[in-house]
Amino acid sequence: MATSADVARLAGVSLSTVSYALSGKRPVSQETRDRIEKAIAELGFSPNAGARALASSQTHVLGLFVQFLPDEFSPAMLQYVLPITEAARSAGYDTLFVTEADGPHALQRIASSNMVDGVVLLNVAHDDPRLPILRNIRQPGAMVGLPRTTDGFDVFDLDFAESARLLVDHLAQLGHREVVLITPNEHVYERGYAYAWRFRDAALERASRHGIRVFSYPGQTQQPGLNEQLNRILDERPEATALVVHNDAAIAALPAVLHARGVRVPDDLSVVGLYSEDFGRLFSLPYTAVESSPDKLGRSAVQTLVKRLNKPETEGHVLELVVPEITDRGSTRAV
Amino acid sequence: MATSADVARLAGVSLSTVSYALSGKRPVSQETRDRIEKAIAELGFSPNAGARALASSQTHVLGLFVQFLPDEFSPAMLQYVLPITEAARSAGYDTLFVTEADGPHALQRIASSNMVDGVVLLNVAHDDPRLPILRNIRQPGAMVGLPRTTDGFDVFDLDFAESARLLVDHLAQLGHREVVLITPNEHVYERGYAYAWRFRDAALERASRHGIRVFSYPGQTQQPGLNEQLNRILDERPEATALVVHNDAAIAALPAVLHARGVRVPDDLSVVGLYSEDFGRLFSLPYTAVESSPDKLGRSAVQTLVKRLNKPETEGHVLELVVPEITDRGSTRAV
DNA sequence: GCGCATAGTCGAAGCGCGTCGATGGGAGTG
DNA sequence: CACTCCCATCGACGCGCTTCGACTATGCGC
Repeated sequence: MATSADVARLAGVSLSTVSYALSGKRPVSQETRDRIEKAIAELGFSPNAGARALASSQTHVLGLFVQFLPDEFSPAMLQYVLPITEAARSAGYDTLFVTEADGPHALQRIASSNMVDGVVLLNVAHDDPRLPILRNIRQPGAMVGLPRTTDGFDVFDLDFAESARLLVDHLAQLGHREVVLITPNEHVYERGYAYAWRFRDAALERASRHGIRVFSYPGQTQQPGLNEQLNRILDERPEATALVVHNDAAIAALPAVLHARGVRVPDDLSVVGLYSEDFGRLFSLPYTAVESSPDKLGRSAVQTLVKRLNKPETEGHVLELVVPEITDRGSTRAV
Repeated sequence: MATSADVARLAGVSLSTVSYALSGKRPVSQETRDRIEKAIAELGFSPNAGARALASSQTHVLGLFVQFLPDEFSPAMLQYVLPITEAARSAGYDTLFVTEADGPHALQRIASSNMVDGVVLLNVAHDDPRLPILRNIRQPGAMVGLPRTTDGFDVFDLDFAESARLLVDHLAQLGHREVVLITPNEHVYERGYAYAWRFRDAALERASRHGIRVFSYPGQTQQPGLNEQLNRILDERPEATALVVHNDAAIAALPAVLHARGVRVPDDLSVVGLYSEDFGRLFSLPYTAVESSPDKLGRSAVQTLVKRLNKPETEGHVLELVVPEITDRGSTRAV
């Protein structure tokens, strides 16, 4: 492997000139720049990342910390991961993908060994155990998911409360008065993922204001239990004229369940949900829904993080709750 | 950030003794080892990855190179990615997750800057443009997917031909004589993913030996076109008594399509496919299928790679075609 | 014509760690 | 008691790059 010393020798310049030619931090004449580039091409030189990291304390790598929990719906997570790695790359960063079960430990390990310049946390819970670590490490971090306290962090999430209100209003306007709500799995509440209750509480509050009765059920995660459960719920609540689904696994399973029951949407039942367009395409979901915008959230997190890396002393942290938008796919009708 | 020099000073030993205490490459007395560990704990010391990489030319990072193509079914890819990162971690490696569109360029960039000790290639095509690069870089690589020539590579894949034979034999034994085959999307063939024709050709060959007529169709990728296409095919071939599905998107969409048509499985139609157990659970697929074993393939690739990293001069490369196993879920019956 | 800024380059000092060769001291051997 | 040998430790160098200070040559204003 060629080193920059080889390049310097071949180009007949000093080592530091090579460095400046590459970084542009000091002027280098066009003539010697050309010689250096020629030498680089000739030797197939490419700077050693470790040496660069050591000398400059910059790795140009971001850490992406995700937890794939058994009762979460993994295809939904992927919707965040890919836009994040893409956004990182187009900002000049590579992505270290960390899925360790012990998130706090992993974060501490990666950060204190200086493997990354910054971190993105996915799946952030209300009292996320990674946040105390994040406060103490040298690297800045951005996250998707709303923790209890956002002081000193850059936080991005969908406005789940407003999403719930949008959907409930939509149904109220159509005259629905009896509604079934499928919420995330119980474990999601137990683990303290705030999006679960932010959506549910707002939905209940807004529904009661409209005089709507809501029958709320935490959905299952595993098949075939999930399908059975959905059937049981529909049996239990024949009076419901609409379904609000805030559960990825449930909404993915819903078309088959409704087909099997001979329930037509929206003629027999109105259905609304909360999922991304891509997710809906993957599972051929035909329902009116609030767009969950995983790509936008992931990209914003990375962009803010990178901005902070470029001027580190920036104070003033970002708390961005994406304003939800409803996409009408015609799965609701007036009653 | 504390450095090993700080540790050495606090423990009252030399820098090299600290290093040997950590690596264990030379004996260190229990007594001084204790002092060093105490100092490490006190300072919260953790070795700098960049410096370590520079000094030892080892990063303890593996590169994972994946391409998420628009007409591939992303949830299926995730089935490989997660086991790979887990296997890597439990072997002491972190994972750099690279999804750049220009795969060869990314591989060259990451490898020649020495960011990783080894690479895992996913999605390997028959004439994969990353392979010439892989031959020329310093790092060893393992791959999932069968290229034209496997010389000098560690290659892992399912035995798709044998999988096809298993499924065809299974149907033949039950007396089926008219069979519809849904193959991967045309683009998958065009991009040269050999698994597509390895399966199809073996299926056709084996079927003709059994005197079975096969109606073969490349499946669509996007909804709602896919559902329409499946319906059209089923309309076109009412004489078919069985369906062989080698297409993730199609098999995921199939339950809804069959339900909508009122087709009962296996009473009206036998169905077999090729997918992993996890994938089947995600989409509640009730079909008899060959297990595609993404976890096993991913893990084997990592383990072989790590073994090679530990003793670099090992010649003799691995070509492992996983022997397919059929899981009978009762979706076929005799005719 | 002198001083002074600026462009362009160089040398050297790190960055934090791994590792080689060398050293000192104690145990073991005859 | 002299000698070897091995255990434990140390100092120094090198990994490949960035960056700072210094130096020269050139251009400019007055």
